[in-house]
Amino acid sequence: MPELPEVETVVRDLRPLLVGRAITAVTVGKQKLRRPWVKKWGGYFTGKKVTEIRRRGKYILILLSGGGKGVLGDGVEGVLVVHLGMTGQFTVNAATDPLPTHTHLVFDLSDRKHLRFRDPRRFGQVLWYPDLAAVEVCVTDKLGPEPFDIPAEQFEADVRGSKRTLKAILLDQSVVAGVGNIYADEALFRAGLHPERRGETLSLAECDRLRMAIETVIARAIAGRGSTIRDYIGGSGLRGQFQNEHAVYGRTGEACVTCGRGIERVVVGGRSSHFCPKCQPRGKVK
DNA sequence: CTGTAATCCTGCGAGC
DNA sequence: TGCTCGCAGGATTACA
Repeated sequence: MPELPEVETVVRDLRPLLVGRAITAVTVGKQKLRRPWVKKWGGYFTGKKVTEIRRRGKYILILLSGGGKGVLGDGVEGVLVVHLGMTGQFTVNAATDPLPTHTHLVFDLSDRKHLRFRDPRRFGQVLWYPDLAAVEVCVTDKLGPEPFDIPAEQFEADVRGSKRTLKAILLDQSVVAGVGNIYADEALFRAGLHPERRGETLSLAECDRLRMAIETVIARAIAGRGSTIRDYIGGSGLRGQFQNEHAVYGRTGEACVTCGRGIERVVVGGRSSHFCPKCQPRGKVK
């Protein structure tokens, strides 16, 4: 569910609710998530204060300092890394709010509120690293640039040097970090490119158009607080709004906003892809 | 290198 | 009403 705009919205929501607060207790559910995580984790968190919250691609980084045990030195003394998978929700709630099913983690905060991680499908991840260097090596170094500052030359090399479909390239987190199924389709529509075009067939102009389309679509989606198809909510529990502005995603059979033709759906790389057959021709136009 | 399919899960809407 | 089927914002792995 959550792609970059949704994750960014969660981060912006959580920032004022978490920074400066300490974690006073951690409750771990019984069901397994995607990584081995142990009950004694609680010992790493308790007493630590949230100093900063960052986003990189689809990952949320919560920087902690002080307290706890087993970690020495100043500055960052622990980083909680969260990936929301398909159905993850990361919210701050009043302690008295009813606990929904599939809530796997509850962090008690020093202001008596609760930070909760809920994830029905359990594709999400909650990871713990001792410092930022470890996060870089294990997580963020594997990611490509953020959509807002994609180096044009690097993008051209990645796209035009590949025989893969554009859809597969856009979903590759090492090419651009944070793009998922919705925004890949929306960016391809905006750039007027068919999802099954091969990267190597793009002209420089088309490649540039695609790079700018990604940036624009992601920026607008953030402004709309992301897209709620089913499960997604922000860090304060609000739904997204950008689903109302989708040009192609989830609009199979409906009229193209530009030309009126019916939006089609095809499976590319195992993921459903939505496109306008007229605005996104299969081959080169010029 | 490519693509495809399966895998990890739960839940919901469509269709019968 | 109740059932099965297909599908879902992700990512990784095995295999052809």
